[in-house]
Amino acid sequence: MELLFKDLSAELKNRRIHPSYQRIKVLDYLNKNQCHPTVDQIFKDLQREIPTLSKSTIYNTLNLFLKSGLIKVINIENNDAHYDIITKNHGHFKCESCGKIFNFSIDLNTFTTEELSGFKIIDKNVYFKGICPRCL
Amino acid sequence: MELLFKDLSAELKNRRIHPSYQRIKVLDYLNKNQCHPTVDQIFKDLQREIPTLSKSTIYNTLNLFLKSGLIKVINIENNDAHYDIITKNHGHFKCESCGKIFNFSIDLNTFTTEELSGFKIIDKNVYFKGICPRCL
DNA sequence: TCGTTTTTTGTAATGATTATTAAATACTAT
DNA sequence: ATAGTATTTAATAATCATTACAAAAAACGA
Repeated sequence: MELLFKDLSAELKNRRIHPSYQRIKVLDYLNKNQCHPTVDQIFKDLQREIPTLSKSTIYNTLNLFLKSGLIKVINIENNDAHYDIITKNHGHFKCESCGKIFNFSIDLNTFTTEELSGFKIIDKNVYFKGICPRCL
Repeated sequence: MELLFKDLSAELKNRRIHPSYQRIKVLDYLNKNQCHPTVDQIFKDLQREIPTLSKSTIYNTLNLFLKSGLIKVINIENNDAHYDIITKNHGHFKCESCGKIFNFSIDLNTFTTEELSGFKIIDKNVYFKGICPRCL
């Protein structure tokens, strides 16, 4: 646990982010819960460990992580943003029945089109929607 | 104009949607403005032609069109939804500087992965973000 | 034409996100 | 260490897109 804390702290320092307790806890949560949690999910779970936690801190921290490129936001639906630790290339599938979001691996590097030759591409997202096997 | 009106009316009837004046106007607007307008843009522009128009009607109509598969919603950002008449397969590029959304053609049918073999895929979206040539 | 259903309109309610400000904490230099 | 400064957190208010709801208007059918 102490070692893990050091690792997370170092990861934040690399990104020029001061490793406060709350920030480390959020990063830890995102590492352990790679299930595309929403702000509410992160807040509710962490609040049990940190009773004084504020939802503003979650928003601040996530926006900070976003700007520094630590995480990605998934806007697969228009009501609630989901957050994702950046790992390898993968797409997201959202089940329209149960609402769960699934990963699937996809090589985003193959997506290049001459039409965007003059564009600077910073981020690529692939979103599928449909029904998952359990709901079918 | 009269003929066009009939065409739009027929298109709605095919989808079992009663072709009211407002609905035809919204469909007409989406056909003519394939620039991914937001609700506000549609509302403001059509309000000049239809002074009594309500924004609720825009929301109602767009949701109706969505359910019947006439249009698609683009959630490339979390603040404002954009709407798109369904044409051919294409992806969307959003410039993070000027906010404009560009189309680029991409064959979504090639995106199949064994990982999703048990899933029923209804909809595929490809969103890119970056900087457009004019802003570079 | 009357009664019923559908559509539109306007406003209120909801809910996620941001803005703001004060309290708490961490940091620096003497 | 300590005083002073900067940063971070917390709590609440404000914003804004979207939905819910109810009444007015329009369309429809017998």
